[in-house]
Amino acid sequence: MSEDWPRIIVHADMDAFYAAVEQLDDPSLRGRPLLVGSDSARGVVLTASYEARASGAGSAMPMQRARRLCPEALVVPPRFERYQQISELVMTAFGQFSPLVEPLSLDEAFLDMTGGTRLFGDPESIGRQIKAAVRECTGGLTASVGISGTRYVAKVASAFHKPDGLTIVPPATMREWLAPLPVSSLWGAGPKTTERLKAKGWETIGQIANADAAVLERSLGELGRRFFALANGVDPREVVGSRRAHSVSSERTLNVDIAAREQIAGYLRLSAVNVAARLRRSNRLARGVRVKLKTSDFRIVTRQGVLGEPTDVGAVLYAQATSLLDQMVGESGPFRLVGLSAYDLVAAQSPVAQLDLLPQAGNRERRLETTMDALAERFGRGVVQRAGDLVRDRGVGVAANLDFLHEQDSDD
DNA sequence: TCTGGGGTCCTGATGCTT
DNA sequence: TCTGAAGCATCAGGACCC
Repeated sequence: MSEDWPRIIVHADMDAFYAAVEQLDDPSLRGRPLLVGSDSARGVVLTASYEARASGAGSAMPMQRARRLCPEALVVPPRFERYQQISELVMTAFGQFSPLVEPLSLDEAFLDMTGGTRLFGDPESIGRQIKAAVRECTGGLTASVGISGTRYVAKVASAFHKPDGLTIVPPATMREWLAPLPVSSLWGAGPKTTERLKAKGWETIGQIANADAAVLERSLGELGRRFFALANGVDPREVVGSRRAHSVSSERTLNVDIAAREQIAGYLRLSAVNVAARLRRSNRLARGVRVKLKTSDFRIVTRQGVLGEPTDVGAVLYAQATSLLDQMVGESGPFRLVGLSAYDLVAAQSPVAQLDLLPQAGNRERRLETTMDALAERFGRGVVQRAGDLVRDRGVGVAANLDFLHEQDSDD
């Protein structure tokens, strides 16, 4: 067994995840075409149920177009907190099969099952048990599973038979199994790269596998080298445990394009508060801020700047963002999207967040005073005093109240 | 047909330090 | 003191993924 399978990599992918959760929670939606996403003029479909896909609707499609293709479809707004809950159940179930589980998103993960055959049987048996565990822990959702000797082949295999599929590609057959697939199936080949590959005469993965590696590299650089390896069934990347995000961002596409500086700043403020709250929840501080604008003709303009000291306070993120915005005056609007991203994250709590977690006993009062002094220098004594007063009333910490007051003051 | 939101990674340009 | 090269960090943009 181990000679045939030096590594056993499983890729499990939930079927039409968001739509399936909606149908799970509301039985009246089962068997009906469903589109999950915003129904606004510029919204797109996040997930279409298989009933809606039969009419041609699909993920990432503009909602208005999907509705034309499938007029009988019901549109429901996404409920990310609920998807997160179900995702945690599924990831916990995966954890009972292997200590090495690498979530890629809410609805898919890699599992390294090398060495798991004694406990769980051959790869096919492993796949069936994982699918059964998903169904059991969620109350009926299905996952498609791919199993092979590398992450890449396992991932392509899981998409091979959907929904509720199980595809096993023994390592010895990976190269020939991949050969007839189109180059667009290569990991990292989107529409642009696929066109470049086709222009050079490479249509299938088999052609890439048999190409001159040096020619590929000259054409595509590092990407060419990676494609050559993948096409030949070589993918040495290990399954690693869960990773923490390197940045946290919030952006919104507006229903109407805007150009006025004050209007843009208003949206930056909303994003700053949102990002700051998420940073605090994950006990992290940002060392940099990036502002992103998208023009009416879909050109993306960004500016980034390093913060004086790491922060998780929305008012600080916002101040940096408006300063960056002022550097973008030369960019001609109007803009259809405004976004803010906090990057270069460090795993540490800010003084205010730490303070919020301190027990009532001990020297909390004195530390509160010290921290308030430091904050007062930055935001003004009055604002900080009000944030402190609100801690008990609102049931949230000082930093969250600073953001709350900042929002209020800006609205006045 | 008309293009979301939240991310990652890569590349080329530029500026700073030694 | 000036200059050039090398190495490195940062920035902006592009492409991609789910």
